[in-house]
Amino acid sequence: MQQIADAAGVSTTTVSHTISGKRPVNPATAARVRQLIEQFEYVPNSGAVRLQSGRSGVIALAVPDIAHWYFGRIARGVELAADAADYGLIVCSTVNADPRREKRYVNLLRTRAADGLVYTSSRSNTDIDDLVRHARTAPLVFADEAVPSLSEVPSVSSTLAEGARAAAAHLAALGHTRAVVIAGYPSLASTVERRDAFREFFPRALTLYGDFEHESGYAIVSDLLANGVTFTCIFAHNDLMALGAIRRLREEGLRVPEDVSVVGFDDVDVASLVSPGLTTVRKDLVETGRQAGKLLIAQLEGEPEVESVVLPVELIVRETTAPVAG
Amino acid sequence: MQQIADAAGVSTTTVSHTISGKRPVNPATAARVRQLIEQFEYVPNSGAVRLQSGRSGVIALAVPDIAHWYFGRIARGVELAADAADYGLIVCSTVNADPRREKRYVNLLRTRAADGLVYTSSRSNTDIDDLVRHARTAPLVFADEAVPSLSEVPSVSSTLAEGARAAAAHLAALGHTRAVVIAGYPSLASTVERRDAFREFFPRALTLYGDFEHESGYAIVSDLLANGVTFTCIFAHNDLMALGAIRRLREEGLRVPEDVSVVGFDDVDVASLVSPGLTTVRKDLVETGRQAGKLLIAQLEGEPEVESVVLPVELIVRETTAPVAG
DNA sequence: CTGTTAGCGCTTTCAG
DNA sequence: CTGAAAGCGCTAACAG
Repeated sequence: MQQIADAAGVSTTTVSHTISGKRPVNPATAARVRQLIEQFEYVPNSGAVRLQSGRSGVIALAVPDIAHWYFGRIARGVELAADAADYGLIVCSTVNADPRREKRYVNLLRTRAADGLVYTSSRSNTDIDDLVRHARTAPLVFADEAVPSLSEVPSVSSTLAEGARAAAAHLAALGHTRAVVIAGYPSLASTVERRDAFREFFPRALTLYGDFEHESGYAIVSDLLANGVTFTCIFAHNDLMALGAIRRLREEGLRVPEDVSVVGFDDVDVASLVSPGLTTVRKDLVETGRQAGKLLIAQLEGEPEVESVVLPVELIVRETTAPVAG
Repeated sequence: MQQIADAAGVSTTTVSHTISGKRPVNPATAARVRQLIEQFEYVPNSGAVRLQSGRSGVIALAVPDIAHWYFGRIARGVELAADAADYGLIVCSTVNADPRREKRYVNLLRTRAADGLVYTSSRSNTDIDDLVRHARTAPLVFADEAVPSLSEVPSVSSTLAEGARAAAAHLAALGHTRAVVIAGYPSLASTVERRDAFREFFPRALTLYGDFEHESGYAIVSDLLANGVTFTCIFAHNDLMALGAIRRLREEGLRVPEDVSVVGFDDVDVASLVSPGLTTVRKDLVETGRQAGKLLIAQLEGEPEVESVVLPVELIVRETTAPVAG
């Protein structure tokens, strides 16, 4: 910057202000300075800016696993919001709630390497004590899964109950009466919400809890079959478990959807790739991330009160649901 | 830090050195200082450290789309390496080679917000002029796809030719003679390499070029069928195109693998989830990212010459390949 | 083994 | 409209 100032015959103060626009600068001078900046390809040193201003222009994102299709989409959304507001995005995977990892993003905030945090909780329940302690230090937003004990923290979530009702209504309309719910972790609010909404249509639905992975859908259906449970439809709390369930049903010689109808949740990419295409409830995860990013940045930019957002979901009917057999 | 120094009755210099260990400190003093640091929960301001040292402790990753299963895995690997070496990871999606986006990660390097860059090129050919210009400013590593014109830049890639040969040998051993290759962009070295290696076994194989998406596998098979081309096996350059091909074959009433055998490439998660399970060549993308991250950090830490890495691939035989019919 | 001093590159009072 | 000067929090000579 000194270099620019010298070349333009002005002080660094003026250069600084032509860049920031925080005070009037003679148009002629400004033009000259800008031209020099272009010419020297000058960019301000981010460390110096940060030291001076106390802000890094970077937000952090904590997700269980960036490589996961589910969280990857959220990350994409947050990045979209960050990019739009000219913020950088630093990601931290919180695999298995490893305490060393947890410490990592907390430190990011404490050292001011990031100005705020978008946190997507692991599906299992982690303790979030550190978060609580630092929620007051730096702005925080929850994406996808709000944390009930921290209701004052803004969050972005979806109308899960609506989605569960839509799925249930769809199945009921097809004449199904005997349903099984392959649910998520019972400790999550999102699980309870969907389970209960579904039961409004199928009060006697059997609920079994999985871990959101393909394998657990498979295992749950195995148990069901081994115990001679009869059912004509399955509502799974995510697509992977739905797919695992379908695999097991097929191995048993049961056809989907002729013998059993299956509805998933999320509408991850694979739902439309498999055949038959999976009927599911679409959750807009990219938008979830984007809204979370926007909420965080709004706080950073001094917005006094930011409101939590609840996004709509949509039932996508594909090929795994059909009228109940004779 | 001043606060710690005052409380411990020493100078900030001493505090600084107890933290960094760059010069001997009286054990008693050191202990006292450390205790105070603990007590005050002191963490050094990253902006100040950066300004002083000129290094940010952050590496950047440029990928076409962080939400994509393919690139997400690479990102995971890079993050693993970054975390292990206590670096932060900042991600930049380079969607559609949007010039504004391209500028973003270049600026990250120029402003010294990141110390180096892991670059995973988009599958289509982007011009990488800016990269070339800044490859000299900050360390750079290519992950997954090396850029031929920049052979001096270290890269991490896979033994693609080996993989193509393994796939071809497998199909040949099953008695297949009429093969179709659903390839990637013809402009990519990775496409040429696999196509040519496959032809060592199937010299007359018909090669058609797709765009790595599900839809293009589907469309290519449509064309094949419409033109009455006969074939008993397909080698696709990625799993998505393989899946698209399978979908189209099935619509035509052709059974996989009874009528047509299909081999994919990459072994993305979905390959094992679909039924029948997809026979494919596994590329270890997480490891690709991890090695790329390690290479970059090695350069950052002053390693003089870092060598490019080539990772092995592995043929995973599942259920979409079978002996040729009749 | 430790303290003093001088910046790193920028922004921002405070005076013109 | 502009400049001089004082730091932001830290590290690294350079003396003790």
